[in-house]
Amino acid sequence: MDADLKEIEAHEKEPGFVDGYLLYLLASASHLASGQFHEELRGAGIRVPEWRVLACLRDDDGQMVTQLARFALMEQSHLTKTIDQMTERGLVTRRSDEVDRRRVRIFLSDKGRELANGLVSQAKAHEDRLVRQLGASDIAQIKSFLSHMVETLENNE
Amino acid sequence: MDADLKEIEAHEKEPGFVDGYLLYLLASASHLASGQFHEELRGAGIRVPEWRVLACLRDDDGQMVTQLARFALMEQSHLTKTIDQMTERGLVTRRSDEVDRRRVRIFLSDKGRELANGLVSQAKAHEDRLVRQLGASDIAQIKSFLSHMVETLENNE
DNA sequence: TCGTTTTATATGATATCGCATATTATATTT
DNA sequence: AAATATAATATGCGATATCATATAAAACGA
Repeated sequence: MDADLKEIEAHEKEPGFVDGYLLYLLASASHLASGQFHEELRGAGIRVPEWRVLACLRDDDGQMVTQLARFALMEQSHLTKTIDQMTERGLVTRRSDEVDRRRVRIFLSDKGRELANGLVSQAKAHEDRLVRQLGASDIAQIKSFLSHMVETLENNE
Repeated sequence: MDADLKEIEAHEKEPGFVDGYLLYLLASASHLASGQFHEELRGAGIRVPEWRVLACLRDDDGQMVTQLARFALMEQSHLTKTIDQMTERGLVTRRSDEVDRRRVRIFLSDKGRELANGLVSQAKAHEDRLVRQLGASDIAQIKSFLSHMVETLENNE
């Protein structure tokens, strides 16, 4: 009996579709890796969407809602609600755009910025550990591929 | 005035943390790419968690709930509820394990398998288009990195 | 074997998410 | 300038997701 059949018998099954499917690989890598950091967030009493908003605003403060929602990978109405909560907690403030008053711009408060800075430090530390754990020397390549992918998909839709 | 400062003035801002953060790149690449296929699913009246369950069972039928939940990247109690719905729709069946009767094994129905096969074909077609769109010659490398990442993170937790 | 612990799934309550649409402001057309 | 169309955000509501825990079966210990 040849090796392949033996594997099947032992229920190590045929290759299967999912394990080689790009979207599944991306989703599960993201899920597992982010899961680790999300644990840390929980410890700090921060929810994932809040973290995303904090990090995105730290990079570019005063974004308008729609734009920020795309950047933070969330749906607009959900962001609006997240902003409500974060406003309550004194992490961000809303200010309507001077020029186009439909637009609402979101700004970090001092408290929010401090929190964001701390979390970004944690995130960097976590990323370092992760990369070491992966023993990935070619991490720059991976990042560059992913960036390319993001750029392509953003523009083409 | 040097180039860097000019950029800042033009609000093309400093590099920022998020754009180079591995977990963000993974999450957004996954979000954008999967988003495309999820549109197709919507068209077919299938929800994302249902698709995941179908695809996972197609690769390995009769999984127990906990195991399937991990594979399908969802939380156990949520899977239980998804299974309820899919059972209603005649896509899967529950059968309790002969040996250990705490365990519940989930099987595709004929209808479910047919649906799964069709969706997997769509997924393959979509992946082909995506890879072509990305002009990615080194896609095998990427996949292998992601697989390695998933394996590492699965075992180490 | 009885009590305790662990494991697997289900359930119920709560919070989150997302769609459809309302509201308000700007742009465009006539 | 009025009417209409488009754009940005908010809101309501139903669906989904998650947490904590209940239930039930098996494994383990004394």
